[in-house]
Amino acid sequence: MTTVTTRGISILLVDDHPVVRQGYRRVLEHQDDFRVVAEADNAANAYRAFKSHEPDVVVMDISMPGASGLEAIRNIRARDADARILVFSMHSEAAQVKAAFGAGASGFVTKGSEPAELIAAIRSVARGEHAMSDDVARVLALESLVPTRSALDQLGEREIEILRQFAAGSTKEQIAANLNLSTKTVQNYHYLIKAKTGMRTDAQLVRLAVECGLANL
Amino acid sequence: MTTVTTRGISILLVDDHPVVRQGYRRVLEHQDDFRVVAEADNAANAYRAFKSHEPDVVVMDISMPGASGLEAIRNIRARDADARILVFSMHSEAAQVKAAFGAGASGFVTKGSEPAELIAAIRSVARGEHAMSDDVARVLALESLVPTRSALDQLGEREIEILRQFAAGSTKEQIAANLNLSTKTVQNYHYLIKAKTGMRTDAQLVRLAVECGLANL
DNA sequence: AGTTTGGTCGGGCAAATTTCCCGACCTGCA
DNA sequence: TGCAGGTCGGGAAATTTGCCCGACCAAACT
Repeated sequence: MTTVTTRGISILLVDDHPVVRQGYRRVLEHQDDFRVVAEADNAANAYRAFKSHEPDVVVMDISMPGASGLEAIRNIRARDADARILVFSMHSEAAQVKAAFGAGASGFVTKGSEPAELIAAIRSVARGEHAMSDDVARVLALESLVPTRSALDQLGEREIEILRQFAAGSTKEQIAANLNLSTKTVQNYHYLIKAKTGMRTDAQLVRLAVECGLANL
Repeated sequence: MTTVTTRGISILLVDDHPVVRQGYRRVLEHQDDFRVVAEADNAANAYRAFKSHEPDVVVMDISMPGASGLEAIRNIRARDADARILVFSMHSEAAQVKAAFGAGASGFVTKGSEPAELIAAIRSVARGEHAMSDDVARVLALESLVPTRSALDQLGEREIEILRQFAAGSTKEQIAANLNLSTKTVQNYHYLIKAKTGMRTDAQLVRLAVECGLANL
């Protein structure tokens, strides 16, 4: 019976809020071609659950402690480049949407959307398409009108400069000395920058900076 | 030739061994167009001394604790891209020579060389040329005969793989999981790799990996 | 004027990581 | 047969991170 039978869509639900998971599990299972095969309440469990269940679609809330939602997306995509991940978020800031897609998400739906939108989006990403709810599309469209060169737009003057020097290879102490700041402040910026850009590793940060032309190789 | 020799060549001497500094200061000051304007016994002091004295040439031993010699070179070159730094080392391994030039050194002389070689090298780098002692040249020439693609040659199989994944943005935990190692071992490798390549910062490591084609951006 | 907003700057502190050193186990090679 | 070197991880002190907080200041509102 384990053969490719019912042509259904297997789903992994990731959200740190049990009640929310329950609610949406109910909604999703109302569709008779949907099967919620697993749930997870954090990034690590999401990764594990993905490995053991290999669902067709991962529906994931990324606003979990530690910006770990983005991390989870990257982890999963690193393991399986074909993984379909649909982000299901409370917010729809352009930066977060971009970060999600940048991390490898296939879709982005806000929690304010109609269930029908979520369901349609799941079917879309299951087919390998990209999907996003109307409000997200509107925000992104608006964003694309204003001059935006990258995910670094969300960073302030100081943050950019610190990222630049950091990516260039400078130590935090050196940066602090160059900018006449305390090492602590530079550390705080470093943390802030990672949080804002959704990068989890220093290496990712450097790559981002290089990609955005902030640092020349 | 209308050379600028009115002021002679000002020199900053960097070595963690006071006796060695004293000895070479004496040798160098025997040349009446040489002026040793400052000394330093570690990387941090070298950087400070360079900033306050802006010498024509920095003569530096790079075998100081923490591989900080290379760091000092990078720091100084970051501050002043025209800085002339002559490395004066005990060893002449190809890897170290390459690391030094890679960091921005203009010359490399071993401590086993004749004083005349050091003096000639100082004049060379002061003129903006590159210089190295005969033994160093021989080692490098030999190295250039065998297929060598980069500073990564000194790394073993495992180290390369770990560096690759690290530069790709993976967490140490992920790398450990991927390679079936303990996190501790990956941390140790990470440390080892930085030590071997002379990179002080994760960012520098990433740049190195990208430059060497280990990681595609 | 008064207030909200947002960038800049740093303290605090538990938890995690780095740094460096060490021993053990293989394998190849002299 | 011995030893050099790559691989793997423990240990422990020092440092850094992650996350939270308050303070200052300037610009943009109301």
